[in-house]
Amino acid sequence: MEHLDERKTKILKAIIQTYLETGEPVGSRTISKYTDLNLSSATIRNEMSDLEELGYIVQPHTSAGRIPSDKGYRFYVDNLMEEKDREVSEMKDFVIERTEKMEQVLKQVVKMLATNTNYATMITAPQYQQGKLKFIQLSQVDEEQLLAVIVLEGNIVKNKIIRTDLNGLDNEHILKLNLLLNTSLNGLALNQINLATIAKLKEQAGIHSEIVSKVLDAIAESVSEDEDLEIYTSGATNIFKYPELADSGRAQQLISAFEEKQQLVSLMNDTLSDEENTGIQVYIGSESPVQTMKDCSVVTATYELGEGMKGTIGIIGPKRMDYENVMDNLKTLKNQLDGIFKKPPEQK
Amino acid sequence: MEHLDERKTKILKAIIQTYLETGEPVGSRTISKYTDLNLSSATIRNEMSDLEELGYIVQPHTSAGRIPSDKGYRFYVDNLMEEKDREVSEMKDFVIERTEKMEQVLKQVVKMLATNTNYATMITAPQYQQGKLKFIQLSQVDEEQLLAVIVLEGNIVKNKIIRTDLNGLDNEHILKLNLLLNTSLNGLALNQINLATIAKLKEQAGIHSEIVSKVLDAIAESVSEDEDLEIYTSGATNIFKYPELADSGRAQQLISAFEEKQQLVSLMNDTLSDEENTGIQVYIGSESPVQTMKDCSVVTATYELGEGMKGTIGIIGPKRMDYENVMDNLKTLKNQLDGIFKKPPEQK
DNA sequence: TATTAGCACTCATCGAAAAGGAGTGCTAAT
DNA sequence: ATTAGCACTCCTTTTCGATGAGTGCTAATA
Repeated sequence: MEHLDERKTKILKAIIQTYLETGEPVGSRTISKYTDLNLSSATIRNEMSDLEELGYIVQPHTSAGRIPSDKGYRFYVDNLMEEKDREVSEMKDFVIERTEKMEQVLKQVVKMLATNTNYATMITAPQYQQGKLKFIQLSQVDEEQLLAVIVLEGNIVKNKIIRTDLNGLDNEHILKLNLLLNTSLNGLALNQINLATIAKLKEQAGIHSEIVSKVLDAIAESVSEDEDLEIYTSGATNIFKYPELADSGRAQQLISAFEEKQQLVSLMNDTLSDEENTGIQVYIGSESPVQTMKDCSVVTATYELGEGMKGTIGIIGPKRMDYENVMDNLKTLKNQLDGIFKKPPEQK
Repeated sequence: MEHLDERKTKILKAIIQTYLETGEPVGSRTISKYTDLNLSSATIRNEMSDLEELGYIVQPHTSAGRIPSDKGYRFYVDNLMEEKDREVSEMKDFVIERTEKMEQVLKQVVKMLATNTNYATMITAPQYQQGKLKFIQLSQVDEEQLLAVIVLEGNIVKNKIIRTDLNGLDNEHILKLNLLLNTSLNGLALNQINLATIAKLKEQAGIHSEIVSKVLDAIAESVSEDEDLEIYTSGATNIFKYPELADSGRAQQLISAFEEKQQLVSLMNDTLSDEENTGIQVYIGSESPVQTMKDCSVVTATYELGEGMKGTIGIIGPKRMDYENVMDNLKTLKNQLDGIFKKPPEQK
């Protein structure tokens, strides 16, 4: 990448910042007054011409001001953005009420984030695959149905009805089975349950090995079944606030994407696999892995609920989004989430 | 209400039907050709003038055709609409996959309905208050937490973590508690659990009455907590298909309403309380209890999952929606839902 | 008396033309 | 190297007339 001299950098920064605020092409005269460079608009014009040639800014049409290109935004995010040393107090709105249902927490979080940022937000439930089993319980619900309750680390509770022939299975047997399941599986992560474990388990179960098998299936299923869909969104209608996204064609596509959620999932998965140092990623315009978001920017962060149970938070807004604020919010939130499920919440 | 002579009725019907199809104001000449009345456009014009005076149709502006007023639509829905004797086979798309998780079924249902009708749809989970308890189970998850699992009729499973001091509560006690809870409460509807029951229960629990109390709280809470929010929607973006709703102001409001869901809840509650003979209600325009829907029509139906557990299905579309098709769909769906959870689904 | 042909009138919509204005690029002067 | 000056571009807004669908009314007709 070409090196920009100091003056060009300053001008570029001024252009982008102004554009972030106004959303309108910014002209040379504006910059001439805005910066402390004390240069005439003519000089700025020359520099802008250069910057355009270098690909950092674009002219929507001949006689308009300039707007940042994706490359320009990228440069801004990577090099120009000021790390705001925000007061922690600024995050006061993030008072997450302590609830034991994770689902509730996630819903609250996206909602807050959407309110705070004025963008569309989403969050995925953590991947359970690496979550450790804490407790399993089978119980007989009626003549032909068993209920399997599975509790993972972080008090994530899943349950599944198992239909099976219960002949010859009395309470005592069930108690034994429960004991067996718990002693064998507790503390294991879901993806640690391998064939060896299963075989051993079945052996010990003796005549009830069939049921054990069904239970294991149930565990696998209940945990994976809607993994793809467990994504919560909020503030989708915020996109109407940004004219460049609000024209009905684009808006419709975006809102649809939010409703369907399928695309969001792939977006999120991308983030999870592609992790980086800070854990915060910024996709600007065409950088986004999802076609629908070509005109937006997407900022994502992963959070971790104990060992290996990772989820993703995402924010979708116009390319001229307030990256600083957004990344700041995400950072704080990430920390809060990392903590929230870990420590037992006695101290209320 | 004034009585319309046959000719006026025919003309009104023709106007409405044409408008339902085209969505554009319909003029006298169109009707003159459309109907088998063999009247000139001039005559139609006179009749239309009368119909307007009676309030059944409206002129968007002086030199335009007529469109139905809310009163007109109402008359159409009440008196003019033809009961299509639909083939059952037409409902082939409503193949609801048998799943034991109610949530999944509801999601599938709204989605299908949205696809089938091309309108925005919603469905509420049934009211649990009248659902009968089928099974309760307490289990100790770790040193200081109990897990209460509650199964209602129809295999609706709820659970709740209870934090409490577990000193002096060993496995045996828990077993006893479970037995006690089940014998006392099973078969009762949630709103049948009254003070007497509770008092008796506590007495029997002896020193553990405090825990019983917490359990009961947990039941109440887990059942009511998100009752208000358990509403599933689909096809919100369908509203973009109807120009009269798609202009960004209205669209935004509607989409927001769908995202927030709060308004939908009140809409649904309205239906539940206000029930009628057929169980299908039509709100046309300003008839809607929700301000946001003033420009739409809302059709709702209640379904019942066993005794007293009622939920609501709703469809939201433009006032010129295909009422026949919609009501037909709802009727079929209602029946299917009424049946689906009742019979044990062994026969797969 | 009910229907219809004829006609003037209204008004939304569309397109072309004109005005306005923001901003550029270039040239020549500093 | 910087800047003042100016012609030029092109988007946006406004204006204006043409178009056409549709009405309401009147007078003629069956």
